[in-house]
This record gives sequence, structure tokens and C-alpha cells, in this order.
Amino acid sequence: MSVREGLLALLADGPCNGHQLKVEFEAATGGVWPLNVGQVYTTLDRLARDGFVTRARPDGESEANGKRYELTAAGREELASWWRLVPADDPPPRDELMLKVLFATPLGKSHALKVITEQRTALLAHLQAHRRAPRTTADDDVAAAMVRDALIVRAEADLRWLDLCEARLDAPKKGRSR
Amino acid sequence: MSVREGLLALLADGPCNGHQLKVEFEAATGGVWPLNVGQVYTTLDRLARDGFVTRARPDGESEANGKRYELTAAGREELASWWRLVPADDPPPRDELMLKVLFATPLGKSHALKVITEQRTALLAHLQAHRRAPRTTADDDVAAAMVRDALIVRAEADLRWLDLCEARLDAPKKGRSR
DNA sequence: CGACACATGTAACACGTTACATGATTTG
DNA sequence: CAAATCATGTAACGTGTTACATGTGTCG
Repeated sequence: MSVREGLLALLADGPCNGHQLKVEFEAATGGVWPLNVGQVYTTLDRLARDGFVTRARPDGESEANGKRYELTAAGREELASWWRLVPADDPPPRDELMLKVLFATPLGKSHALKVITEQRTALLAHLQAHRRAPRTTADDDVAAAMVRDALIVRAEADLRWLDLCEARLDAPKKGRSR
Repeated sequence: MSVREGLLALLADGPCNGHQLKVEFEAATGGVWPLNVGQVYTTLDRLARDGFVTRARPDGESEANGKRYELTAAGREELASWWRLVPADDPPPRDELMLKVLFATPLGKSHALKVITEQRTALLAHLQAHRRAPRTTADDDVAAAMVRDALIVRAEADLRWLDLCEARLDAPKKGRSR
């Protein structure tokens, strides 16, 4: 449920052929989410099946340079409700870091602490890597800059969360032990 | 790739039947990730197919109370490499919030700002909801407390990111316009 | 011509998810 | 006995992902 919505959003700007959609998808995500061309077509098929897009060759026009994929009214509405919708915390999205810490905890405190420490080290490395190397792209590419911001902010949040988890492991029983 | 690893992690604590795994899975995640029992068995099938678990009835033992699912050596190794592995940013995980902002941006500044504003409002509401209502569970349940921490920290990070995005939309051209 | 970009698709498989069918055991 | 809980599974579908097959047009 992300390629789907991405393609719908791109088509909101006007009809487009599949190949071009792949290019624009990657541009919109700052190049960090490479997209296999094949997936564009399978996803478009499913969108057509659901009545959100139509596929057509531009009749009188040039035989080549692709078909026209176009949003239907239903597609426009589907997209509109996607914009409106807010990512719910219920259930919260599966997150690999959370998974690891949560499932390490019942295996014993030392195990959990080891996982936390390892993940923290790796996150710090990621963070430094992202803070450096801003000049490669990012200078005219708003999308890439936003992605970079997101990765940094996320990493910082994850580090903070790991600290909180460690604290919880150190003082598990609250009103119980006395 | 999260139910899979979760079940492996639970089985590291010792053999278990499918039904019990479901219960422990939900306990480990503080009850926020409900798991359909059926999925436990389909996932266990796939794990067995890949040689990571074995399924057996405890021969001489009581015919009832389920089968024993048990980690194999390969399963133990698979799990170990999962603990070691660090969630890579390459490609970064699809995130609904990022998706929305990234794909709203090429549709025009006003559209993007509207999305950002709406999402911010919703996130603030979530944040307040999570900061209140800590007393329901969380008092003896480390997992639930960790999940709650994660949701709060994440929401704060997301809010910060939305601010950054808004700033980037306001000052898009850097060394170009003059 | 040969390489490369443009353009469309199919086949196969992975995992997640739900709904449903089935039976044994416990307990009010 | 009836209902709830324990326990195992199957069928069907949805999206994501990759590998592969195919053809056209352009340019050096």
C-alpha cells in the first residue's frame, strides 16, 4: 500500500505512460526508493481492475511512446480519501527496531541490553553518515533533502527510545518491590 | 518479515504450540499487535518449509494440548543473524507520512502545505492521547510501556520533520535564484 | 550495426491477513 | 448440556518484488 498510492498521486498531475511513472516515482522519493518497472505495470493492472485508472492508446496519436494511464473519478476519490486519512496508531506500524527490542526483552535483561547497545551503535553510525555527505544531491532536490531530514530525525528518535528502554529494563518493578 | 522473526524469537525460549505462540506474541508486543491465530500456523508452515522449525507431536505424552514447534539449528542461526542485523536505511522503510508529504510536494506548494497541516493536527491529537491514559496497563507491563514510549517519541519526531518540510517548501531555491 | 533508452508486459514467489472449518477439553 | 477456551489447520486474496521476454526508436 505505498506504490499504489504513489502512482495514484502521480497520475493526479495528468495522464502518463508506465515508464514515465517509474521515473517520476523515483524522482518524487529523492531516489531512495528504486522501483522495478515491472511493478509499475502490475500495480497499474490492479488499479485498473479496481476501477481507479484506465488504460488506453492515444488513438490518432503516435503509435509509439506508450499508452495513457489516466485516473478515473473513482481513482480521484480514492486518492482524496488517502490524503485525508491519517496514519493510525491502531495497530501501530511494524517497525524492525521495536520488534527486536520487544522480542529480546522476554529473553532476559542481558540479551535485551546487548541488542539495545548494538542497535545504538549502528544508529549512531547511520546518523553521522547522514549528517555528512549532504552535498551530493539535495541542492536542488527538495525530495532528497526531505528524505535526508526524515532519516536524521528518525534516527535521533530511535536513539532516544533506546535510552528509554534501557531505563525501563533497569527499573522494572514500580510500586511492587516495597 | 515481522511475524516470522517474532515467532522465531519466541521459540528461542523453548518449544511451544501454535496457540500459545499467538498469546505470547501479543504479550510481547504489549497487546498492540493483534495476531490472527491462523497466521501463526501459516507462518510456522513457511518456517518449517525453510527448515527453521520442526513440527512434532510429543510422542508418549498427552495426545492433546498441541504439537511441539521447535527451533532447528538453522532456525537458531537465522535468528542470531537477525539480532545482529541492523535495520538498513537502504532503501529506507516505506513510511506513510513520508509518502504523503513526498508525493504531495510535486502537486504544488499549497497542496503540500495542506497535507502537512492536516497531518500535524492529527499527530498532535495522537500525542496528547498517548500522554494521557498511561494508567490502564503499563504498570507492570514493560512491553506496553515501551510501545507507548515509542509511539510518543515517534510522533514527536514526525512533528519535527513536518516543520522541517514546511521550511523547505518556503525556501526551495538555494543558490539558484540570484 | 550495436548499444542504449524507451516502453509494455508476464510468471513466479514472498509475506501479511482474514474468514472459515474442525475437533478436544474444560467449566458453569 | 451448553458455552468458552484450547488447538490445528485450509482457502483465498492482497500487495511487494524480482527476473525474464519482447519490441521500438535513436544515435554514434
